[in-house]
Amino acid sequence: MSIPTSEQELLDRCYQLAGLTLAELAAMHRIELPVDLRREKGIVGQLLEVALGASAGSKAEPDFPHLQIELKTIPVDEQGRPLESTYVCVAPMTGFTVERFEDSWVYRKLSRVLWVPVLASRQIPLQQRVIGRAFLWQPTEQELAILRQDWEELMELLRLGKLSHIKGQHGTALQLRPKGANSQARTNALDEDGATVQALPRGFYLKTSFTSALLQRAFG
DNA sequence: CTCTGATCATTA
DNA sequence: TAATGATCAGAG
Repeated sequence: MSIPTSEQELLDRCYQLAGLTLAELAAMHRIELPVDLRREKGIVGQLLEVALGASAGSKAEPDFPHLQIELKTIPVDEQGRPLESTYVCVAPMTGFTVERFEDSWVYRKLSRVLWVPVLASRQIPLQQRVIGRAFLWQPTEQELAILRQDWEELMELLRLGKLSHIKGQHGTALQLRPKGANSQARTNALDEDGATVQALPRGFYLKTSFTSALLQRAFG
């Protein structure tokens, strides 16, 4: 699929996808769906990337760089509530050169997000899960203030090397959680003395309470 | 090895 | 049963 040249073209493509099952969308793109997501957790997101013409790959930039739009599929239940938290980006654990929230990856990724809900209750087989109505979201001033406050709090933990203090419970909207191959994964980090040590890599995630609220705002 | 796409699965 | 910590596959 070609890269969408405008926001409207991207949204139009989304509207074409609404109501399709994942099996139907996969067939359209000659992609084989696994039976379940246990071994391919990211396949739904990758399928939507292909269908919408996102620049594939693992580059640390928005899915549609020219539109400054990040694509996020979000699993929801029958009431439109998110079933999972949402990964945002890896958390820096060393080399803290970014001081302003506006220069952070969190801000850049979340400044414009195209949310694509997928009805994905556990009892629904992957093939039968249905794509919902996508919507473009920009954080409100209030949401932005919360994100900024969380980011500053969480970055403080990382900057001061309080690695053992890190819990998923920190933050109102954002949280810090493991992000790696497994619990043995290691990356450079700072300890409380400012020395470089090996630590579990973390990522920023959006809590479901936050994404639930913005989904409700979009759908009522 | 890191970052992308995330969800799984055990715990509290 | 929600939340936290653990985990999987592919790209660059």
